[in-house]
Amino acid sequence: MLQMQNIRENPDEIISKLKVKNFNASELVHSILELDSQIRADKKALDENLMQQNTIAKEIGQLFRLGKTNEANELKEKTGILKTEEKELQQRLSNTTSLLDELVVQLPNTPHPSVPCGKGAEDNEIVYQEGDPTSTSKEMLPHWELVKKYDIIDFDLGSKITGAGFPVYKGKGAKLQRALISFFLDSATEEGYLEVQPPYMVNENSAYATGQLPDKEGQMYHATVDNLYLIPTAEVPVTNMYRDIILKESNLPLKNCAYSACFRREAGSYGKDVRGLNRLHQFDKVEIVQIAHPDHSYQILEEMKKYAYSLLQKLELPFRVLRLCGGDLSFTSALTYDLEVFSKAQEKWLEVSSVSNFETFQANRLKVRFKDDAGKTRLAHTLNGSALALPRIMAALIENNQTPDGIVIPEVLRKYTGFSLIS
RNA sequence: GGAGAGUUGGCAGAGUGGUCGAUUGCGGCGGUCUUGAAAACCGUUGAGGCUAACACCUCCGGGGGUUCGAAUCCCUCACUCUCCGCCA
Repeated sequence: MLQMQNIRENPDEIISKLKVKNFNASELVHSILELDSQIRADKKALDENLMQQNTIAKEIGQLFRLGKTNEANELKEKTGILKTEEKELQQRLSNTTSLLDELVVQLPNTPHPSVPCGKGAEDNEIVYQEGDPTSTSKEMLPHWELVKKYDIIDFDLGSKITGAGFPVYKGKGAKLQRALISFFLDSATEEGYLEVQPPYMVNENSAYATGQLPDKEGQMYHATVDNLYLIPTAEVPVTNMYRDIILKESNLPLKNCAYSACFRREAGSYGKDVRGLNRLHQFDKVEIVQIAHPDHSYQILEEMKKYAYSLLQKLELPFRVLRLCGGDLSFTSALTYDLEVFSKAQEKWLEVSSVSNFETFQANRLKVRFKDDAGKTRLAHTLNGSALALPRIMAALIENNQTPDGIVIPEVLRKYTGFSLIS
């Protein structure tokens, strides 16, 4: 959520910045400003009214104490008009305020100046690429055939137990997955991230605070009896740890990492893009989150991006880094880098990480603040990234490392798997 | 699931209808003393809104109500703790 003060002071700047996201904010911003000034006027009137009521109440208190009951009762009658006026003002104020809120939450975050214009994936800017994204042979099998061949992931079994998109990892497949999680967590810890194990379900407040609610696309699983939501990413519980908290400047940056299962309904998706491990309803992910000082958040974003792709280097996977264009940027993000690995049998780039700076957009609703050296309370910047999402890493590893003898495990994982080949 | 007790400022903990946005202690910050530190002493120390500033307004778990006036009374929801039951 953008800060009201910012909208008030720089409406035109916001409108022009949001054009990069292909969002026409002009009408919305003007309605917001109009409501805002109405609210401010009403608030002032209410303020004045309450002051008068408070004064009278104090006077009555004095009179009672002095035993002047008659005078006190006279004063009591005076409050009647004030109370009616107060009720009216309160009513109007609560109406306009909720109307304003409804409008403000419709405004996406303003993109960083470096974000390129563009409509979709084809306009994303490739900022870095490493490794060889070409197939070594025409006979490479896609991962969904390989996992069947070696019996390491069973999609049909998952369908039987639960439904499509809930695979069962078996034997060395399960071990490989566990190895990746341990490798990612250990690496993050070395990088200074504090590991946490968050709940996999969150309440409404948390889901609203990080922007998953309102859930217009129906992406979240909702346990209606208890009104809890299954997390679509560990970002939700981890970032919410800092909701309504005032940090010290010296505490920043705060670094957390967390492994969690992630649940997404992915309503409306179908076709070959969702084949095999490419898109699941339940998947594993290690997430990194930082709460940063506004002056350093972009430097930190670069570090997080580099950290995420250093994992891909260690796994010896060909990858590229994209700076998302305005059209592809999420509602809450100011700048996002996507990391994609090349899956050699599918001959496709697969997104395995998304590293974003939300600036104060998330912090504003979460009320994640810090006290600066001058003693002023300010909103912190929040950043997060996947490091990394498991299934597509699995897919790429399985496809790219296939040999006539079996699937070769990258060196760095062997101390975790205890084996070097799946055959 | 049943019964009971709670929820107050960074923490602990007073306050049961009228100068209470809140006594006090700890912690934090500033100072005196000291070569430096500790101790001691003095001062200061919640958040948000509005304002040039003062003033003023809001906030004592959330929401609603009673009253001229609510941290204090009533209703409701959430959470925490204790005991019992069940259980990985």
